[in-house]
Amino acid sequence: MLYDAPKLAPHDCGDCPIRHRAVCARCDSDELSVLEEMKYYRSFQAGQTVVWAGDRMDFVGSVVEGVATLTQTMEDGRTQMVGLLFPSDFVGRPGRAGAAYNVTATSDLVMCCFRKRPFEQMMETTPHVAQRLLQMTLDELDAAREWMLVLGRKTAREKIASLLTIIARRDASLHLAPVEGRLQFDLPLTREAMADYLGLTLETVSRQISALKRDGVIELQGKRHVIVPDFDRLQEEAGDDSDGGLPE
Amino acid sequence: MLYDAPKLAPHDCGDCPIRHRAVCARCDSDELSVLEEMKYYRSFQAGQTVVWAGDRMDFVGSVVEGVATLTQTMEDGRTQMVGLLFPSDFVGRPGRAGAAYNVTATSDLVMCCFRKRPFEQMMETTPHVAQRLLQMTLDELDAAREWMLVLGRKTAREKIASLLTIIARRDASLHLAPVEGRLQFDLPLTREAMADYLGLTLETVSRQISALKRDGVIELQGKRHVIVPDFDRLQEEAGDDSDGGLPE
DNA sequence: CGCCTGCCTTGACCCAGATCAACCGACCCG
DNA sequence: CGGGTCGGTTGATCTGGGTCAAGGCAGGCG
Repeated sequence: MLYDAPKLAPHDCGDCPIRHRAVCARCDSDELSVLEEMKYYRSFQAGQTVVWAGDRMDFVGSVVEGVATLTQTMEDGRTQMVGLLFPSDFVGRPGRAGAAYNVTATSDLVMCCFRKRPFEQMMETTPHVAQRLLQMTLDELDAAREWMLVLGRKTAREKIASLLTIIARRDASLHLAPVEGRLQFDLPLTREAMADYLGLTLETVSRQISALKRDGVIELQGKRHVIVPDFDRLQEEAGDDSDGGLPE
Repeated sequence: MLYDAPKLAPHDCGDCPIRHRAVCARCDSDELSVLEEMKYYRSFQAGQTVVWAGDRMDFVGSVVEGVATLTQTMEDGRTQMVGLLFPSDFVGRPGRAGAAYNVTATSDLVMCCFRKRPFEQMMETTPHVAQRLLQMTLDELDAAREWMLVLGRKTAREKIASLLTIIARRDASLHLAPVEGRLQFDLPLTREAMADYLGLTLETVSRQISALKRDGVIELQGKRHVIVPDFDRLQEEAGDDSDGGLPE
């Protein structure tokens, strides 16, 4: 699978303009031209809501630029983020009528969309697409389960460090490699959104970020730009055991 | 889809002995005979581990009888359950070499298995199976995200009530309908396993169960048999807003 | 029978993180 | 330029749930 090699690399699929991983696995096939005709772009401003939970959602698509979140809210206002979407991430649920969660842009956002019905029909006639979507959904499921460990068992400091490693990994893959091991990136989330990600309050997020800064685990330029002098140190803080998975 | 109608009903697919939802959607096809030859059963005692995280896992399958859990553990022993498997639930990751989580039987367990390689090959030649697996994986993802809200934002009491509603719903579908609205079931988990599910300690689980009993939300016979006199009341305690989803 | 082990309960105390509140700086807009 | 809003920080205090500790009860076994 060509596009899996640098697993989190930005989409760059020759002259195929569709930043859609489900599709890109088949860039070399005839199906592409069908999708080429189907696709359209949508832009959103930071803070704008793409769809509300429960609303009919007549498209699927993927993030081209920017960051979006999936959130769930209780009647009394408690909210929990359940998904964090970076460029190349897929949005939508083939075979389901409605959106299950609020989808919100946290920065200016560009999505590449396909109307759901024709996309579903294409899926039925193109077995590789369903398989590709299955793999992507399994990835999302793994991410969700990793996140459950963070939510259920980690301390506030570990939670912050975990979030920073996730953003660093995603962001690093989109931009340049670390310069002399000094990884850096901009936080695409407000303190409040980070709190909703981690099941904390925004005050605790702020305090723990200050603490990590005080302890030299990270450096800050302004409120959003983070410099990580030692990524291994950050991972330790996150309580992650070093990756020992066996890939296919 | 024939087998989705009573969505959580025990598998009962005419004379097809394979309790495998991914397959059952195609009971009427030729593929069945292939699977019939491929399948084999495995039994485990309560407490036994089916596979360890990271181990090679050369089969996929589904739970026929009993309950199993997926858990994740940090080096220092903190553990978080990330999946709770009832009869008809699928286990395994087509296309992935290793198990991502510990799979453990919490009661005597019977699984219907297929060797992974031939199953994957069958998937490639049988598009409906990949699509069925995609739908099942989307269901799991929804469950995981619902659970994230529980872990991140609910109080201990709400967590316990949430778990009880989940078990009640799954169990009720496997056994008899509630008698006069008095739903009842046996807890398939120890207090410690419930704690690992909910990101709590076993003492807190015990205390909150006692509190729900004291307040008349549930009744107990012994330590494991739960009677729910009023399911709506239990759902309120769980903080669930009544389901307003729009199914396909 | 008595002992042990696994599972569960309850009490007393403590602390990480929530809550409440004051304040800062950047930005926008009239 | 002044006032308002938004996002963020920090301090003081409170509390839900963790921690530590002491039993209780049922089942298995010598």
